Amino acid sequence: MKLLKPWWSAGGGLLHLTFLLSLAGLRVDLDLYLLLSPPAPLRDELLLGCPPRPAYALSPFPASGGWGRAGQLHPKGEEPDPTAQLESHLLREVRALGVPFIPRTRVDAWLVHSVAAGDADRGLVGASVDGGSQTAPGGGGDPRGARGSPLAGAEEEEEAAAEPTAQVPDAGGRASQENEVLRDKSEAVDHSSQHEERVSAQKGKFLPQSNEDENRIANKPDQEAEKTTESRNERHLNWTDISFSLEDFFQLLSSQHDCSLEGNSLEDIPPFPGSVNDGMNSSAYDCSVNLSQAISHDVNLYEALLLCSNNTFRRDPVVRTSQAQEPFLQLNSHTNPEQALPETSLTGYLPPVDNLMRTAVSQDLLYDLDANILDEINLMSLATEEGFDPLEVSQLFEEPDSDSGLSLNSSHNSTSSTKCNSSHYMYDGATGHSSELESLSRHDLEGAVGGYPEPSGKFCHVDHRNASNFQGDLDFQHIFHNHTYHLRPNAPEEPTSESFSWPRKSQKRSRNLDDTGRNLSRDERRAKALHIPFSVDEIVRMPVDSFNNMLSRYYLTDLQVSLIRDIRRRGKNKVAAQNCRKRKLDIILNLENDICNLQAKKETLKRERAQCNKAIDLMKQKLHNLYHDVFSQLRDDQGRPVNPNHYALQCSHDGTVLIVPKELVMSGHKKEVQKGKRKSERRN
DNA sequence: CTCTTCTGTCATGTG
DNA sequence: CCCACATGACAGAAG
Repeated sequence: MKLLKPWWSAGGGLLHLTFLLSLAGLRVDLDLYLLLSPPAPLRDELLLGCPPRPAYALSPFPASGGWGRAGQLHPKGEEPDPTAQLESHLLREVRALGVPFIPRTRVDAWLVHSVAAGDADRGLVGASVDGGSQTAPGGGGDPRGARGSPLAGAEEEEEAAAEPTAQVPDAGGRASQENEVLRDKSEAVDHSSQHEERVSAQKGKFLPQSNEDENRIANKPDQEAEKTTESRNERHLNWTDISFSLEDFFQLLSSQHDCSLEGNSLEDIPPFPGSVNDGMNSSAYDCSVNLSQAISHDVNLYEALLLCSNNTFRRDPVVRTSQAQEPFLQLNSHTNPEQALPETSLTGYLPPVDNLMRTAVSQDLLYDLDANILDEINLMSLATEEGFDPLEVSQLFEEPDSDSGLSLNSSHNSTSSTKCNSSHYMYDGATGHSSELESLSRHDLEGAVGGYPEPSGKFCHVDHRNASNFQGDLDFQHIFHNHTYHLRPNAPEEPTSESFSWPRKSQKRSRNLDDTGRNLSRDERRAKALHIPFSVDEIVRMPVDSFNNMLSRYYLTDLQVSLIRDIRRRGKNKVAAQNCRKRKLDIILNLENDICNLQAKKETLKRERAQCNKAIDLMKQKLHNLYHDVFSQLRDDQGRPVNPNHYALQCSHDGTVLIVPKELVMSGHKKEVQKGKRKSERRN
């Protein structure tokens, strides 16, 4: 039964197999309704073989390992292997029956359409029955549509654009759950063409070389792709589809055969599901993709349980009802919202054998996940539910400028599974200074992560939200595929787990750039990581009233509120510090200018003083000369020269000049001085 | 490697 | 008491 695990986990693979076994003559309990005469398409296909199909050269499995299709010519001249022989045998059995298979029940319809969708995923026109969409009562509309949170950023919009049109799970949820795989595959081609273009542009080398149909569809405009989907839906249940399904059964069996031959146990299957729209040939990856999705599905069921009581930041009650689905939506971009259905609702509509198988396999899978892992999932879900991007945050907190002082290299060198540990050290690294938020982050997040040393690598994919957002996703996918599967010959050298190198400093720095190429500040990166729906600039510059109004208007978590307040405080203080420094600088500059001005003024005054002194000296000299000239020409009554030491010249008020003896001049001067003193005394 | 400068941040004071 | 702002002090990055 281990063989069946992946197939059951693939969301109905057991049905494939049981139907296949029924074709091989084994008893199964499926509702198979046989008609008397086979339609021509099926007969032709069975007799003439399948139309040419891509060689799936990109298949991680050897092309000779059974991935060739029943009735298909081996394009490279490879000899049919035992699987092909089995296929031939089954073909003969079907021919012996000579009757077509008509789906009459929902299981059969799903069976046909899931397989047809698998073909559609490979670019072939196939049926796309949508059991989930056919019966969608009480779904309350698009659960994604309810996510009208303002916190949903552009990334979410991108996600929404890349995700298939959400279909409301029916009450039973059987078809919806079982259709997840096929819908992922088929609708990814239709609705995610944009994303696929993006991804394929980056990793075009991973696209199947010969899968022209898929490439063509992936490159179609959305309208054209949707048109294809419509036509596909219209043609569901036609006979050609059934032929495809038969064909696909052979392929599935052969691929399963290869899976077992490859020794790919459940644990060996890459936990990172190659997103069905990631450019990988989903057909060629049926085994891995489906199994991975199955793992994701189980994980998300757990998350749904773990998160059912968690509160988030959306106030809309309608939205809150879908909160349990939200983490799932964000955690797995490759899955559909319907996958978040409660397990009970899914199993309730399954046949008993399916229930048993499902339970067994789910337990097998889940028992591999120890409690720590589940705790981590819960943590990641908590973070993701709040729009938390783990990869983004891990980048953020890996940064060398992080206050945590954690070394990126030290973290990365610790173990090869550090990709998963990112969820650990990123929170640890989130702690910067001793701000409230950071201490809170450290406490909460570390506590949530727990101290277990090595989170299981199986859950790396839980960190994956949107492959379109992060090239690293592609790298991860490469890793997990390549170390498991054979490399395609002549394929470009792809990074392996050994050759993988963590983003260099420059690369990480480039990720810190915003849309305009500006380097994001730490707060900006933190706000982005927590998906705070406001820019740092807004938070800082917003008036107090608006700020408080904003905090009350939006349903924000404590972490977000704390971060917003810290951002505002730091931003305000930063501006204040800048203003303060600018002011201080201005003051210093002004003082320096004052000093210069005063020094210049002082020099001017000095020069003026010197000039005045010179003038005074000149005047004194002139007066002295004049004095001597006058006395040299004066004569007393006897005609003798007047001695200037004994006499002085005194000017009277009327302009006359008198020659007065110096004694009189001195006494008169004293009297005038005394008079002046008296006058001043009287005034006082 | 050391020093200086710039910048962000915190703690504290002030209005 | 709360808040915004100012400012000294400190640490880290960068030249």
